[in-house]
Amino acid sequence: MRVTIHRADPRDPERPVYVISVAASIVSVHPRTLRIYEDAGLVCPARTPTNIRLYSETDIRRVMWIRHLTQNLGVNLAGVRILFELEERLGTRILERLYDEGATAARMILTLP
Amino acid sequence: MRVTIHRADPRDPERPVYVISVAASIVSVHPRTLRIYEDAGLVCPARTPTNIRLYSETDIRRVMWIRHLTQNLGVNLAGVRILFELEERLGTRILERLYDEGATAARMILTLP
DNA sequence: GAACTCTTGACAATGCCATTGTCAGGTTTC
DNA sequence: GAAACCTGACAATGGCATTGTCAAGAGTTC
Repeated sequence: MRVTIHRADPRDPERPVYVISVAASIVSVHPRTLRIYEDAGLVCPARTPTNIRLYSETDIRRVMWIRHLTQNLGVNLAGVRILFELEERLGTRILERLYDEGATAARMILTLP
Repeated sequence: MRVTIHRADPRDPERPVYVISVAASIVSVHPRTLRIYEDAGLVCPARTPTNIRLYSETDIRRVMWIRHLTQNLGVNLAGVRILFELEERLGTRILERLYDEGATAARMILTLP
């Protein structure tokens, strides 16, 4: 069996490391919610050969974006999907522009030096 | 009193012509809904000197976009707002890219030669 | 092997949102 | 003066987001 191996950099943000319960606690969300995001095609955590979800740092940040868009800006999951697709299609960091509007509270939380 | 006058081209798409009941019937929506869109800052119809809403062709198309996004793609008003702001900020026809995904029915309705 | 956590699938409660609809009191238009 | 507009309020409907739980099975750890 062929499995993607991340041997080089232990801090590779793409490296799948967090099991669902850990990922959920990191982003302060119910595990159920993470599964819903996955069913909606918004996050695609890796799986162990035995089918257990493993979230990478990138996955975590993606979930944080979903939380920001839904909780702070009031966008629903359909809207998040569109924004993600748009960002991918344009190849631009569209979402970062959203920080320039309104969400001061979220900015304090998410924008780190 | 100073009022914007559209004397030259009677078919200027920016020209405010439709009263709310007419605009509502054009886009098959309750007048109440149009007022809600306006309160949400999604459409800004002109007003007569006596405060009566007048929708232009551009306003109508904007409302059609809102309907497409909400009814066909399931985006809520907060999501529509973000998309509009993004489009304005990027100066690109972002929304047209959304046509390349899924919404065949809406394409038949909205895409005219 | 016992205890724990994960898997999927289902069901439910909660609260919020979008839309339509109506009513009241007042103004504009014809 | 009748009809359509204005604002503001209130309500009913259905749908979505989130949390939560339960069941039956599989993986992990000691």
